[in-house]
Amino acid sequence: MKNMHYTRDNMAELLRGHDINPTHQRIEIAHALFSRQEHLSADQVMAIVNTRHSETSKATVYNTLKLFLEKRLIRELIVDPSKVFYDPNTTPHHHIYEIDSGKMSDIDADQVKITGLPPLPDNMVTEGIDLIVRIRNKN
Amino acid sequence: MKNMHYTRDNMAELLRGHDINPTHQRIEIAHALFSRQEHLSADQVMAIVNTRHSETSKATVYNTLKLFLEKRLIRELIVDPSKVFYDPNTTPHHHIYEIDSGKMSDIDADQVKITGLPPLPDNMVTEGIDLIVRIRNKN
DNA sequence: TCCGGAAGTTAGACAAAGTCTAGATTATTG
DNA sequence: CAATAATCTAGACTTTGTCTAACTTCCGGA
Repeated sequence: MKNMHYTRDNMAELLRGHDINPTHQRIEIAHALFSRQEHLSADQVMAIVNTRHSETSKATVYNTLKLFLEKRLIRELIVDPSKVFYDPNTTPHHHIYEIDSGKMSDIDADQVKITGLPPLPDNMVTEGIDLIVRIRNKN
Repeated sequence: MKNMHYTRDNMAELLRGHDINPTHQRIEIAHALFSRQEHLSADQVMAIVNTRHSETSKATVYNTLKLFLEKRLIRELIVDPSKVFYDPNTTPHHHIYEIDSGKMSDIDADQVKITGLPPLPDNMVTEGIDLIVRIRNKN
């Protein structure tokens, strides 16, 4: 997704590539997420999509985000107890979370090494590893 | 806290040691958490504490858990999007989360090494590092 | 002992995120 | 064009957590 122009057409292409039927609403939601490359909550996605005139309902925003998750188009960030954030960057990476401001930034997974994790039971697979560094201002 | 008998008296002692005035309700809540050494949600804490007869209100459960957090008696686990869990184990450790069942288990931080994390801005301090391994059943 | 304030607790109203339902729209296919 | 499947929608509902204002308990000093 580097150097990509986030046109609606390209969004449709992206959706098709993930087995998602590119409807108007889905294209708008994908566009909101990918053109910003930021971590957005469902609320924020909805606000962005509906800025000019109402384009999608709350139910559709939630349904669509869930669909994108299943199809591995985006990633879910469970970091703030009050709401989930969605991350259009699905490459392996970790997060720094500023507790006070809520600001989040990425750490490329390449530079980070995690060793010594215990082996999993045979019938289990790793769905993902979330590493979150919580930081705050010195007093 | 190894080999400790989780009597109410010992709970009171523990609370005093963390600058917390040991009231009846606080002792009961601490007892619920520490005698089990499990990750409990606010809901679960309340259910446990009020099994026999009503002992504490919802407001007190939430107030008390927040107080325990501030005084670093327990730790907050943000793992499930729908609710926060509280962990009586404050020694450095990480978590394995079974997505389907919600079951959580600990990984001692001693055996795990994390290297290559970027340096923080000068005015910032690390509040904590959360490492969560999300696993699920093979199909 | 009595008074008064501080600390703690409470019921219940409230807020916000997210889910669900049942009907309306749109697209697709024979 | 009709039938069917897929998608979208408003709004009711659920759940977790917060807030408020009143009530209780505790404690130190006169």
